[in-house]
Amino acid sequence: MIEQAKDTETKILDAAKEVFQHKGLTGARMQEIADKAGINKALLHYYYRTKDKLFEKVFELAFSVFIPKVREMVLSSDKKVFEKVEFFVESYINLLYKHPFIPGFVINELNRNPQILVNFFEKNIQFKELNLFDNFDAQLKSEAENGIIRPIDSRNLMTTVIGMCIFPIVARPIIQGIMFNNDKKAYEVFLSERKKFITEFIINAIKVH
Amino acid sequence: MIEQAKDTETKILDAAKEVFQHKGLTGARMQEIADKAGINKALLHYYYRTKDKLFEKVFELAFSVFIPKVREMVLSSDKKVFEKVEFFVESYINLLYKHPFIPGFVINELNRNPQILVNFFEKNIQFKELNLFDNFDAQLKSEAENGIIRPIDSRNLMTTVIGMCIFPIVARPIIQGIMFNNDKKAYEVFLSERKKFITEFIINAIKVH
DNA sequence: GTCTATACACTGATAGAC
DNA sequence: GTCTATCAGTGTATAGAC
Repeated sequence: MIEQAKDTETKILDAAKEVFQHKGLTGARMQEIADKAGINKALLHYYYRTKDKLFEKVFELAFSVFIPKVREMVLSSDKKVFEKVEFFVESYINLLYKHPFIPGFVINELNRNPQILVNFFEKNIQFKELNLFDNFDAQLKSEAENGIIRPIDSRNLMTTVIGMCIFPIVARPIIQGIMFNNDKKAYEVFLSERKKFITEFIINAIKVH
Repeated sequence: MIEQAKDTETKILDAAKEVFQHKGLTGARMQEIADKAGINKALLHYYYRTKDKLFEKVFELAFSVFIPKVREMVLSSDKKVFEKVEFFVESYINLLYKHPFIPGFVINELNRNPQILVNFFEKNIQFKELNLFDNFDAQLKSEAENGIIRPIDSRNLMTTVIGMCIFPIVARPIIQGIMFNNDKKAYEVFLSERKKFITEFIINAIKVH
């Protein structure tokens, strides 16, 4: 039945997401994915022929979650830079709370095998846009000339903003361990307050006072 | 012979570092480490009984490379905050150039198994220092009261500074791929210019203008 | 200390019944 | 579509000779 098939496929993908994102491609076990999905290994291979193909699917879905926000940030033209930063940080961190393991998963797997990204862009050409940052650079230049912000290029700004949001999440075990004596509650407070901190920090850094 | 033994042990550790840091605990193969070290698997187990023990050694060495700089930053008391930031970014990025794969390796393995960090601090109690950030917080508070910097706490500052240095390295495949069309040379230029960018960005953000 | 040979467990994948 | 049973390959680890 298609009904049942759809359900099983969803169960498999959900289970695969959890296992792959926590243990990585090489650490994940088909048996564990099957167990989590409530089926057996044979059925796993029936739906996704190989482990690699299942992984590829999980990676694509994970990657697609965080890309649109970045495109929106650099492409949208109806906001001033300060508003853009504030809006982006707000929505990006909300997204991080929903999917805290995706960034570390994506970063790690891409370091192990950068080819994955090339394959992704070949399969999803709608994301492959040349000169994606040109408009944003023009806006930054314009606002700098008008004396609103200091001169800054889009790559450095985006890398900084995204890094400030993501780093406390992917490096959580080490930061929480060293700076917060592994106090989980204290770290959650830190994270909840950091949203406001990031926005103010960025704006103070680029603002002309 | 001790002479020979020392040499073999070094060869093994060097090989293990390279393989573990590139492929992770679960992706690494004892065979590959043996090949890189120019010996066979049996000898590998003769020196380090299990894969886990060899990994543990590699992790400890990797982790110890980046910790002292952080302690130095927060503990040293002979510099003003601006100088500290400038000095830290300079020396931390130099260290990153020497060991570009360690941060991603450490972050990833700690996410897979946070217990590693607990074990590390138990074995290396000299690194386990309570209230490590108290002095730095006092300095930040003092300079804020003197109108030199805006109020900021040490955890947010350290997380931001370290994140700005490390993020472009660990997330290199994705940033280079999306923002630089996978142009390796262009990304190297970006990285070389970023050292200065980080220092100025941080100081602008916390300075009272 | 270093090697060859091998034990033993596990993993991804398939065959075939229902 | 879903299952049980099983294969072929690979991985860590050890035994034993030198």
